[in-house]
This record gives sequence, C-alpha cells and structure tokens, in this order.
Amino acid sequence: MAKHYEFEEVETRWQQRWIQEGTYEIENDDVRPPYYVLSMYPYPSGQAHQGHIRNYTFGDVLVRYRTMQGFGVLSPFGFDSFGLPAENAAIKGGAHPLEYTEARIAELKQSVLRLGAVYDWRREIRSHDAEYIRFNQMIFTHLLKNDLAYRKGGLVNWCPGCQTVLANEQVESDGTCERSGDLVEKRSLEQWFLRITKYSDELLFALDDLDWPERVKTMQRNWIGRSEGARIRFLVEGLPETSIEVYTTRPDTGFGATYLVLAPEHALVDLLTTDQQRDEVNALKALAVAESDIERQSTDGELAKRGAFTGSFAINPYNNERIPIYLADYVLSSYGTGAIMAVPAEDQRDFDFAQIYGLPVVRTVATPPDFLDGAYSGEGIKINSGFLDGLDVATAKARSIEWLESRGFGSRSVQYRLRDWLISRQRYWGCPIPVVFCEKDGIVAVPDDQLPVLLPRDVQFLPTGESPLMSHAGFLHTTCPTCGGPARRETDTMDTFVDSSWYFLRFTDPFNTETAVNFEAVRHFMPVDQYIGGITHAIMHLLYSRFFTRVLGDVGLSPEEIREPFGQLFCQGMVRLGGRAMSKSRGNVISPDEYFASIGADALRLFHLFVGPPTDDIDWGDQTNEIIEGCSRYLRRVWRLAVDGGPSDGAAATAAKDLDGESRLLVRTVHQTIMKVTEDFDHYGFNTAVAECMSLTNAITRANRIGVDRAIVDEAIDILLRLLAPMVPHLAAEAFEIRNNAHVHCAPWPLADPDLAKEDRVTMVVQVNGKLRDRIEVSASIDEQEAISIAFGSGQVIASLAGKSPNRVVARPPNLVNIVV
RNA sequence: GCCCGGAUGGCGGAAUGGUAGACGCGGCGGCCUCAAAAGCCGUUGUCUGAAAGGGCGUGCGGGUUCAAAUCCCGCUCCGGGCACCA
Repeated sequence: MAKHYEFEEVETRWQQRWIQEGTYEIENDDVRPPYYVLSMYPYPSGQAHQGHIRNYTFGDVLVRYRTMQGFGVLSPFGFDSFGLPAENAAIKGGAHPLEYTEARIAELKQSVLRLGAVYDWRREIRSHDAEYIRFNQMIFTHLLKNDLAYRKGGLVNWCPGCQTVLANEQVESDGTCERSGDLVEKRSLEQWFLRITKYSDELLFALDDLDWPERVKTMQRNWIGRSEGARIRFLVEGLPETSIEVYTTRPDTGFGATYLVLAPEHALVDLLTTDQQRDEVNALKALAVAESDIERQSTDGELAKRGAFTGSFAINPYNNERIPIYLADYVLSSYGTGAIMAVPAEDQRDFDFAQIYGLPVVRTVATPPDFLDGAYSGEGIKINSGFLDGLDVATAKARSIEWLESRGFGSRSVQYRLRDWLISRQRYWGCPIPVVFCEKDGIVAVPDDQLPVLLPRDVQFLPTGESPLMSHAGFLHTTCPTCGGPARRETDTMDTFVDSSWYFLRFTDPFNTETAVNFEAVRHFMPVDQYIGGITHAIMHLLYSRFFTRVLGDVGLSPEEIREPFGQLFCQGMVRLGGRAMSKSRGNVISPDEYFASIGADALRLFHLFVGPPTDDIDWGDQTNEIIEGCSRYLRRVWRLAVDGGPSDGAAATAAKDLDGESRLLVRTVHQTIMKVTEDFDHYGFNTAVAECMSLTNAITRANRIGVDRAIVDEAIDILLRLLAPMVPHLAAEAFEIRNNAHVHCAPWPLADPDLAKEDRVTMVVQVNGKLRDRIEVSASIDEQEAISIAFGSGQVIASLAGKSPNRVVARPPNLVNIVV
C-alpha cells in the first residue's frame, strides 16, 4: 500500500514548481501556434469566494488542455485595481486606497495561487500601476486629438451614494445605480465623453459574426437600439420661420398624424406657447424637472396631468391639415429630435393620450376582421393615405420617404439608443484625466513626455462628496504645457471601465515601455481565443472593450485590422447562496480556504467542474459539502489506483498485443473516453467530462479486480491521468511522475484511435409498437435482414405478438428494430 | 407588454428523434473491524407481482412520427434581459 495522498504538501509543491520552472510562461516568439485564454481580470476584493474559484477553474482547465494539445498558450492575470470600495474604505477611516488595494490584491492572488490556477505572472497588470496609468492617459490624449474624446455640458446621471456621475450603462432600468442601488439624479454638469456612438453601426453589425452567447449579443443589440425611420419637418402656423422636426419609424402613417408632441425641455416650447396656455405649460415643465426618471417613465401616472396644449398648431405636410402641438413628459428630449408626430390609430401610447385629450383618431392601416379597438401597429393595407393607399406597410414607408425627400419635408434617418460614454468620475481612486485648463490656451492635453499624471498620496478622505484632488493644492495648481502660464489641473478621474477596455491588448506585451500596445505582439496573440467571465458584463465591459479595440486601431495605437477583441466568449453561471449571487459586498461568501485545508484544491476544482453545466447558476446548499466530499473520495480512489501498483508498465501496451475479451473492453472504453472528454472540453462540457473520467475509473477498477493484463491496465491509468490533468492538475502531476518519471502537463493530450474505440457487439433494442420488449446482444456489423430475423427470434417478441402478423417493420441496425402490428 | 432561457428520481444532473434517469450525492443491504473511520461489493424512478414479468413515468393539454424529454401548436409556473426610444 502506498502512503495516503498528502494533498496539501503535493499541491503547494507543484504550485511552486510550475512557477519556478516557468511551465506556463510564454515568450512572444514561441514557435507553437498561439492561443490566448483569458479570464476577466478581477476587482481585488480580498480573498477569493466560490464565484472566483469557479471562474478561474474553468479558465485553468482550458489553459492546461490547450497547452497539452501543443499550443503556445498566453495565460495572463491582473487586477482591475481602481475603484470605489478602496476609496470608501479610506473615507470610513481605513487605510489609504493604495495600501488597502494592494493588501486585497495580495489576498486574492494568494487564493488564486492556492487554487493551482496557472498564469504567466511576469505579465501581471494592475491598473493603478504608474506604467498602466501612463498609457491609459496617453490613449486618452490621442482620443482627444482625434476628436473622439470631448467635453460637453448637459444633464448627466449623478449617484448620491457614490458621489459621482455615472455612464448611462451604469444606471439600471429602474433608475437606480448599478453599484450602490441609490436613486440616480439628474445634474447639469460639464463632463468628459468618449465618442462611442461613432461606432454604433460597426458595433451592431459585427455582432452577427461573433461566436458569443446569443443572449449577450441580443443585450448589446438592444442597448445600441438602432431604429430606421425618417425625420419630418412640420411647419408652424403663424410662424413662417419656424418648423418642428420629428423622428418617426412609421413615415407611412403620416396621414394619421393628428397632433404633435414635444418634450417639455424642447427648445421651441416657449416660442410656441400662447399666453393663454402659459400657466399650463409652465406647470408641466416644472413637473418634468421635479420628477425622477422612475416617475417620468412610469406607465402608472395619470396621463391627464402629464400633457399640456401649447396653444399653437402645425401643418401636417401629408395632407395640409392643421394639427395641435402638445407637450408631454413621456417624450424624451434625449432621443430622436425630442418631438414626435402622434398617430393614435397606430401607436397605443398616442391612442391613450388622444382619448384623454379628445384628439381625433384616423386609421391609415386596415385592421384585421377580429380587431376590436385601440391602436393597431401590425401589418396591413394602407387606407385614408392618399398616394399610399393600397400599399403594404413596408412599401409605404419607402414611398413616404421618397415623397418627403422630393418635397423637402424630410429625409431617411437612423436613430440609436446608444449615447456617448461619459467617463468623468468625481473620485480620487482612478486614473487622472490628463488635461489642464489654461486661461489662455483653454483645454490642454498633458504631452506624452510629461505623463503619467499620478495621484498625490497625501490627500484627505472626507465624506464631503467632493474629490480629494479638488482640495490638494499641489495637484490642482500647475502650469500650462503650451504657454507655461498658470493652469488648473482636471481633478476628475476616469471611469474604471476605461482601464479594463484594453488590458487584454497590453497583456500581449506588458513589458513594452515605448507604446501602450505592441503591434507585433497583438497581431500574434489577438483576438483572445477564449474569454471567460460573468454575464454581468454583457453590456458595459464587453461593449466598451469592443469599442476600444476599434478606436485604438483607428487612431494608430493598435493594429487597425484587429476589430474584435474576443473571439469566443464563455459566460459562467453565478454561485448563489441564500438565493443571491455570492459576493463580498453582500456578505454571503463561502471562503475556499477551509476546503483547501480539508480536501485540497483539486477536490474543490473537481466539484465546480462536476456539479452541473458551467453556464448554469449553482446554489450553495445543504448537500454541497457532501458532493464536495464525494469528489474528494473519487480522487483518493484515483490515487490508490494510480500509485498502489508501482511504476507504470503501460507504454504502448495496446500496440504490442492482440486484444480480446476484457482487455479489448477496457481499451475500447479508454479510447471512447478520450473522444468524449476531448469533445466535451471543446464545448465547455466539463460536468460530463468528469462523469466520463469517473466511468473510466470504474472500468479500470473492475479490470484490475478481474485480472486484466497489467500493461493494458497501466496504459489505461496513464491515459486517465492525462485526461484528468487539466481538471485536477496536482494529483495528476504527482501520480504521473511517480508512475512515469515525467511531467503530465508537458505530455501530449491523448489521441483516440477510432478503430480501438469502435464497438464490435452492441445491444439491439427490439420494440413492438414502439414499446421495449427485448434487448439482444448482436454484432455491430449486422445488416437489416439479420437484425429483423434476430428480432423475430426473440421469445419476448413472439409472446408480445401473440400470433398477430406485423404490418410494418422498421430496422435501424444494429441498434433497433421496431415491429408494428 | 416584448424578447431569451428553463421545468427530467429524494437531490445535483445525463440523454437534442431510437434502451429515459449516464455520473455523482443521499438511502438501503452486505463485507472488513472488538468498534468506529476509511475502504470494498451489491442495490436504489414509481405502482404491481413470490418471481418472471407487466402497468405508469421527463410541468399541463393537444398534434406530427413506426418511434418524442427531444419536433410542432396552445397553456402554467420559475429565472433573466429589455421597455413610454416615437
């Protein structure tokens, strides 16, 4: 009997060895075909929880699997180390964000190392490092020069909890902050934006060719929100110089436009409002300002109080009818032109409004016979529409646009929901925006040779809601790089999503001190072959990264031909406890440490791989510890099987032998398992890969017991260890080394021999009227006639037929015969 | 409201038109042991039966097919995303 498996000693020893031997370090001139596996770099929140473990286990399996397959795998790791929690901790009287963050990084890194996940640690990136800040800022100033970054005033989202403005993407649909949950307010501020909308179409259309989960692509499509329609100009009665432009996706319904509606913030409101209507209009404007976004977008509010007549009239260009101009809070100034033509017959919201205000309804599409009442937005034949009558909706849309364009009343127009990305944050712990404000020269970018602009250490963290940089004289007051005169430094820092929008490019050559991105290295490794992370990043991080990859190419900072950063995206499920996602901020964390100590990293990894499909959420429940214990028990079995018999005698055993009986059976199982596990790894089928390995283990145990040739069994065990190596790397490495004096992670991935995997006898199912009546062992090579005659020879079948003659016989040799009577 | 998932034993799950429940957890029985732990062997959807066997069975109701967890139609429930976006 070999000694008990000392997982703690073995695991830590191999972890050191992989680092010392540089097993997973890769050079950029490596001759193997490149392969880039990346798990989203984490915000360092301290010790890992089970969500991290799950994530990094999946990534590590792929790194080790692809390495064994002969790829030169790039597997880097880093930390998204700027962010609010560190600063909030400082305000609450904790350590300086720098020390706080570096302590959390050390904790998380410790967990990841102890898990046995392998990375090229030479390439580690931390977004708060001076070198990363420098290139982040250089990217910003290049965007500024290319008019892709700009400063603009206007209403922005302000989170009172986070004490900073937010990007649209960071506001939930209920109007709350995605981080703090506070109700987001509107504030009028001048802020920095990145021109992501310039890429709307490219970001949208390129989704079609991406090998990403469909739901992520759908979410991005919805977020970009492209709609095609027309802008139409309505003349205003009595004001010959004035016209109102509306945007509509239904230019075919113009003959049914019986009134216009403007957003309360619309620039023409005051001009259009008659004295008689002024009080009513002002009341509505006041209401719209006071309302939160939730109230404003709610469908519950009483419509009667949410609209107001301006007293003015416009002329419908389709039919020259005089139609009233209203205001309503539900029309948004930020979308389209901030004004709509209302077609109550074909839009439910317009219909409801028309009912309240007694406005006419004119149908322009024939409704189906079973249609009752209300707005009808479906397909149909145009009616009451002059030159459009008799056309279908799609044709009428196109014809309307031609008609509008020929008369100068409008034109084709595409609208997007996507807004430019607001990146200013009024916080300390982020990358400073590298500009100064000079009275003489205005906004001046800090030149490349003066970067980085670093955060001063000696600031005061006070709960004032103002960035500590505002009150740091040494930081604030500077000189203008252009004229040398006095200037004020920008005190806003960048959204941390900027940091994470290009780190994957930097990983290809983080040693480069000349430029942010090394073109040659990017061309070698990009795009990321397998990107792994949570679905929570479906919009923000993944959209911004797609934008950055393009924009860096277009401003000459990265190869222009690399448009998409992530070839294949894999979104793992969440780990839940008590019905909620496990996370430190929610305080429902199960630490991996107790498992590292009690059963080891391999057993915990195996649990995460085995418990269910990796895309599914898992609930940490009552039975979880028993399942983990089962994984540990399985590994002890593998260990005994592998180590008890001494060194392996299995080299090329199958090649030298004529196989029959139980030996043949075992060899067949081995080769079938290789095929299935390989297939599973290629499609993230980790749970079934584990199950296949367990089945093979059972088969080897049985073969051992009944005395199958030692060399055959040894070969099977060695292949089992190679299949297990990506999943349980420590145990596989130790056992393989004891048996073969070789490093399993440097061994090639086993190849299946299809001939050896082939079944020669199979179980044929015989059904009568589709019901299972017998199972018969047959040769795999039987033909249809043989299958049928064997089926009719079955006693069970004869009894079931009870003398009746069959109507029809369906044979699928060698698996099935179905007799229909 | 719209869109996308999902529902299978006591539990996690497997099977994507051809043996439902692989693999594991839990349970039950046995071996080993003074005993326990560890380990090993067997068994385990459900009803019926002494057994052989038979009936039923993949959320519900229909349909297609020789054959449906799987495909189609109509529901129910659960999860997620989007939502006065004109």
